[in-house]
Amino acid sequence: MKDHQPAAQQAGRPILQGVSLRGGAGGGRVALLDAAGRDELATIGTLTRFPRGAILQAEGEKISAIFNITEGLVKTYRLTEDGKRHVLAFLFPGDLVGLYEDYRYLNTAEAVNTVTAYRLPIAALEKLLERDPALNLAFLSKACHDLRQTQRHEIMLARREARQRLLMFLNMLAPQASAIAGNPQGAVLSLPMRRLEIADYLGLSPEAVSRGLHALVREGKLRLHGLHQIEVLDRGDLAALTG
Amino acid sequence: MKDHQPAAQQAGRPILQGVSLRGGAGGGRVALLDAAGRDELATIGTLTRFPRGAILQAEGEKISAIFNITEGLVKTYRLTEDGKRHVLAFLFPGDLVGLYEDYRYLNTAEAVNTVTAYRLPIAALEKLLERDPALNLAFLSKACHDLRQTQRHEIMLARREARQRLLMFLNMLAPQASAIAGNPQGAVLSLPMRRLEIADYLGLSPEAVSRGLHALVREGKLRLHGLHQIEVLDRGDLAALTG
DNA sequence: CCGCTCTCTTGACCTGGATCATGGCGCGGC
DNA sequence: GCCGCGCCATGATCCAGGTCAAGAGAGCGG
Repeated sequence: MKDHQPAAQQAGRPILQGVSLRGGAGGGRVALLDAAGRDELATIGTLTRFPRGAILQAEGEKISAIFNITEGLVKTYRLTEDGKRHVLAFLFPGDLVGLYEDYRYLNTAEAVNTVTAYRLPIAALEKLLERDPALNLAFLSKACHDLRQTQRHEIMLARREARQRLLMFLNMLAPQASAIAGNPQGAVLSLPMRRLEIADYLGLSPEAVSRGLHALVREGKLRLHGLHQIEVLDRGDLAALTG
Repeated sequence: MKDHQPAAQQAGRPILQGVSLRGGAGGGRVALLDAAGRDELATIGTLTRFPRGAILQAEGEKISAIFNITEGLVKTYRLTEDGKRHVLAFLFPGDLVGLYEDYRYLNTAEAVNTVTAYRLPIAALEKLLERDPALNLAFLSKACHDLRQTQRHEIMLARREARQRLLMFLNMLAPQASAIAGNPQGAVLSLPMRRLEIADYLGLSPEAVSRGLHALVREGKLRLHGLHQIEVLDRGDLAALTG
């Protein structure tokens, strides 16, 4: 009986998280908007700063705005009924935060370290979307990209083995890596997140994450520089399992 | 440097699987298109029949068409480099099959039992999408719904315990259930898929699926009628963990 | 510069489910 | 109806990783 309503009203205007607005040069991520489009979004945004632990949005909350990260790292997660926390994604500078459906956020987004982001009020964004069909299509394209990313994450979780999960995780971070002098094969990854956060992302215990990383060190594949810098000695090893 | 190109060309026109075109009464699933929209799609489709095991689309293959299932069950899966198979989703009548990106299918779709579906040639569909902005929006809305579904699946896989996974799986099938005479709490679920297929969906071994189901039977929560019919004695138990 | 606290690391133990193996059942073909 | 093959059930064993516990850094405030 609802068949005669326009589809949009029933499903409630969802918007995606994890959309990247960065230029292609950022490595790995795909540019979605041209420069003009990004400027367009920037005009309606106001720069905001979040300390570690700040909640950008809470699961189930009415939406007010979405964010375009310019600096820092954000994690999105959902809590299960038995109190566990599952991290769905880490979002980097250039990514959009704000997946919602029926005008409520679908998951919680929290700053992992100090984050700065453009706050885009939802009303303004909607107005923009109405005017610009290309922007709409951009969102649809990115929806698929996100979905694919989530599927990949899902597959990683299904095939157990902690070791593989860790390697895939490092591989995921590879695009963010900076090259290292003297070793063309190597790269330095920065892991701003805590071990527990990695564990919640990989479906492991923090102990397993720690053990796994140190096992890789013992095998000579990694070197740790403090807790948040990892030097990858042979990038070929991880590249093998992009799935 | 690619910044000046329209976004759509870079991302390659993706289309989603798992979109439901059914009426709202089907239970659980959301109607996305009004009657007119569904008719519109039907006009460009031709009814096709697939026996069990038939491949509707193969991962990596160039796209030619997408399908709208009218009868039977389809599974989509991807193979991991180590030869394991991971089932991403089961698709029911009313669902669309044909997730692609850059004009290649992202995963394989296979008929679980005898399937009939409308075959929608991609060229015709694209023409339709260009003409109809509401249809576009419908796809975006459904993209989010799919993403949410996938996230839920992901969380299920992350929190281990075989028992929970099975319950959530049964819960997922609940909307397809038929009521049973004499027991308002109960319902009969049909599981057309094999144990191995369930296992590949839940990230378990087939043995674990079998054991888990029979454990639930022993606890008096289920009753099995043959291999493909399950009677749920107390629906309340599973309903508790919709996540 | 010191000390407090939070996080990470490492060890010991235990358990859930994978794996292997065997036997039973259902179903389709003849 | 009978036979054969593939799927399912169930038992035995093993091990990856969860859990619990204790010690070591690291980072921060005072």
